[in-house]
Amino acid sequence: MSSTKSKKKITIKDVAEHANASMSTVSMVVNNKGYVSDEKRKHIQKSIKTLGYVPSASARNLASNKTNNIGFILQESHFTLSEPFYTRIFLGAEFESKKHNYYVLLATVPQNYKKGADTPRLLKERNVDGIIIAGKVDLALLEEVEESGIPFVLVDYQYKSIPSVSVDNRNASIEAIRYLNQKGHSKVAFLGADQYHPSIAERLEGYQLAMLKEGFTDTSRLVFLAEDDSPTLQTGYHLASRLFESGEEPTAVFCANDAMALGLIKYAEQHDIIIPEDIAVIGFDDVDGAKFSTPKLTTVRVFKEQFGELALRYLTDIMDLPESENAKYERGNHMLTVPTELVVRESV
Amino acid sequence: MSSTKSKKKITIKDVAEHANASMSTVSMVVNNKGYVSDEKRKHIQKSIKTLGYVPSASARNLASNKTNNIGFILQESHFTLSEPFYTRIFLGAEFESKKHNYYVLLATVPQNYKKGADTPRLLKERNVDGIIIAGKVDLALLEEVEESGIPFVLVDYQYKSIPSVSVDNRNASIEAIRYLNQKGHSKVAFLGADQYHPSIAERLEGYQLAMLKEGFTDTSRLVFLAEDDSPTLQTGYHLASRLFESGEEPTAVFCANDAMALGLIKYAEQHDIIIPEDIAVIGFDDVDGAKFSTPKLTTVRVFKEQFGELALRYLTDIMDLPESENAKYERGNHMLTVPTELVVRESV
DNA sequence: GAAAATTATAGAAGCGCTTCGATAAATCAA
DNA sequence: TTGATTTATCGAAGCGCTTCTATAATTTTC
Repeated sequence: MSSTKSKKKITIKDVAEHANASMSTVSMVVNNKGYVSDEKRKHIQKSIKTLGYVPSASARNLASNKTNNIGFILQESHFTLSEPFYTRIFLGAEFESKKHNYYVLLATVPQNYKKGADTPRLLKERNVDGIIIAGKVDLALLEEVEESGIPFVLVDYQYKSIPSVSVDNRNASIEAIRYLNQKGHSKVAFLGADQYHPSIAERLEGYQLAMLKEGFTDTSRLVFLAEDDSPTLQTGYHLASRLFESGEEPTAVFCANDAMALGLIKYAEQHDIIIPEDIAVIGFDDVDGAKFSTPKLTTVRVFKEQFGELALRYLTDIMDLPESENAKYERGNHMLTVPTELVVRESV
Repeated sequence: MSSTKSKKKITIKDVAEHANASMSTVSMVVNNKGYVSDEKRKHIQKSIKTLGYVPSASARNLASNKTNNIGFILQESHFTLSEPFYTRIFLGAEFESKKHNYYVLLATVPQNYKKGADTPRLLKERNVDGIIIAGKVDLALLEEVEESGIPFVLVDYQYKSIPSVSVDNRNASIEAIRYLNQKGHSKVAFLGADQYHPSIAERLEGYQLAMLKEGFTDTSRLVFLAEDDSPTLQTGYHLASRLFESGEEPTAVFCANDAMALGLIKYAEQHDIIIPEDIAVIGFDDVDGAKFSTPKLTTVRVFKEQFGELALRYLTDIMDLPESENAKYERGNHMLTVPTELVVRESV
């Protein structure tokens, strides 16, 4: 009488009975594989619906020897950056994961990683079928993941021939410089930081290539690098002071990312330097703040969510590969690139 | 001969055989329950170690009818805020989850949530044993989670008597105002936004209480609210203009959060208003940016990671409760509070 | 038009664990 | 002493699936 509404859990067996089929046939319908007649399939699908059947992930995983999880590993400091760049990539991966029926587990690792002690639990417990590593991480982590044999891809980072998804930094940078040229700027400076980060290195490379085309064979005095610092607003501010005190007087600056561009803008604001009249500036990333600065920042937009989506899709592609074909990714065409877009606002 | 180093998976059975025990005894050791003699336990632990045994999560979950997962649900816009407030809370929960042997699955929901269509997959598939809901969310979501019967707690949000973990906004605000008073400020204004957010409402309340003590019975002309806006830098900037054009001339402002305080600082900077000389300002949250503003922002620090840790601990406490005692949380003492700390910098 | 291949379905083994008795020895209560 | 408890261990059932095998019916092949 007491309405103990403890809805008994509906299992595949219940569905089988209700639809007058065998468990295996129901399983085939659910997983969309094998041979099932249209009639039976319809029947079963109807039963699933009326009973409200939802497969048990654990049972499924146990039987099929998969985990249904994908790991997303990144440096903690990258995740808590005030610019949610990686957060967006994560969200993109999360979004795409639904289509592939995976859950994504997030794990953060310290900047200088020690094998064993810092090993993410999902790796230790082998609780993932694949791994996405986002941003620059310690090589020790890369090694450890490699040793685990779990398929993985890098996003916004590259190392040797590990499959990766990256922004086409070089071409985007060339395009940015070209835009500056079109607007009449030929003497353009470069603001960068941690030169060991592949992305920044590539942006610098693109810059140099484009400058070369304009006849600047030696850009060394126009390149301002904070080699040991992260590319943050503070770094940008600091480099701005070096730039403006250098006496070089370029008419434009190409910043390795928006944070630094924003730092430069802040410096300019405080030193009565008018942007874009006195100096034009262009950033990279298109962060939220780029819309709210004064002047609003012209920048190269990176599609962060798409980035994550692509990474996940790439990973599942690799995972679905039969062992034998895995070699395919051991060489050759292992780098995917996501497009960018120049967003023209007010700073040029 | 080819070194196919396919390490066969070690199961509980292997451990049992190696340790000369039964599977059930091994299970008891692993889960630290039941009766096992010291001698046998030592033996088994040794075998586990030498064999490198790691229990299979799926098998475990299937057998024990748990998922080993905890869901962390929040509004997408909160997660991608440039201030990683919720990200930090999430990380805190994630950190604590390791101790309890849970994985935390993140799910974001849209601002105005529609049951069914927007239902997070983890809820639909019942793939979690408990749920943390962070920040303000649509009530429809709350209802749906409630209906699911899955234990849950709110963090940085409250609704009716749902167990929650919150900042002690009222007292922290009172303390902040008191500090301002000590520094000689009696006429202090309040900058707020979305008044329907409990936290902001409480901060306003604390402010009013404290002002009352100072003899201000009517603070209405000192309270500046952007009722329909989120408490962002832009909102703060906008409210600052209203404040400075109001002719009220308070000597200090208490902002409902740092973002708005930073907006006000930006406004002041652009209008030659000197902080703290012309007006003192105090924020709330202690975001990263508070350290980098000029002047550096004096604010009320919220321990975000701790916040998440506490939420997770609270949730697992509730989950561990036998059904019969669940009623305990239906009333009474269902709200936990995390402490704050006044961080004195330069803006007062 | 017989053998081979394809389509369709069912049954049962088994994934790796937890947990429920069963059994027995050791300890306690009186 | 004797029955009741507590401690210790094991065997086996079973969690809800997937997947392999078996068996037919149907279609293809030449």
